[in-house]
Amino acid sequence: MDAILQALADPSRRTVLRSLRDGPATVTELAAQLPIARPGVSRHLRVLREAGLVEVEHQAQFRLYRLRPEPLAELDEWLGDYRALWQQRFDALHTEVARGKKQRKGKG
Amino acid sequence: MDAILQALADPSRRTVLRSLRDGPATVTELAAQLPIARPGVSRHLRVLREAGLVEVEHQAQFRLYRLRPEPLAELDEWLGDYRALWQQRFDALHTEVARGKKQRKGKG
DNA sequence: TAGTTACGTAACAAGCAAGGTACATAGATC
DNA sequence: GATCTATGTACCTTGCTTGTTACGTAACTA
Repeated sequence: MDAILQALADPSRRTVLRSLRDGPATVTELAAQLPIARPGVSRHLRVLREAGLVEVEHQAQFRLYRLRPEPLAELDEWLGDYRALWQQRFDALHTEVARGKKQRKGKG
Repeated sequence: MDAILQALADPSRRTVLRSLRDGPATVTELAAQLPIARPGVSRHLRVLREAGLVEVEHQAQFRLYRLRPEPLAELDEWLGDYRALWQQRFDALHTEVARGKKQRKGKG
């Protein structure tokens, strides 16, 4: 949980994640979309990998980085502990639907 | 969005938020639950306040800090762009529901 | 008014994070 | 084997973050 939020706290890393939503990409491709040099992107990708948010596939001398959404589900679960608090303020009916979802996940 | 994730990245601040789920609290009360001194907690609360995650009520010489869940709803929306990705892996039917919500919110 | 309580902020030290440059490594190509 | 491409890492610098202590301020109490 700590590693996930730590990884998401950096805007460059969030940009990387958003790019990877469109599909896997190499470091060079990702660096082209950021205002920082490749070594910096490599570093960001390491943080993302250690947080489990991306995975690497070795393709010849390339590294294909792919999004791994599972940790975000963990963050979603964490958020769930607070979700009722803001949903109370917006839409009571909506809250019922959300609680149905929560029960299926069996959050503790 | 940046301020929210920045605020949540620190474990001490997440502890503060969790404490505030049980109801409003003073700085001294919050500091008692953390391994850091009151001035540090004051600083953390400032970050949380600037991110909109807490609000203060002046009660005599006390400051009553209260949780403000709205920014977490914003984070939830951000997560929504990724939610379909992990739900695909869990439950295809569920994904349909999520996409319905996304369309209604019209996130770009 | 003097003293106490609760709190914020200023000033300072220590640590970490993020960026860049230089370099090492692995695979493809010739 | 030499060279080019793609990438990771080491090293250095810089700036923010976090924590502490010292101090200033506002409100209650006597």
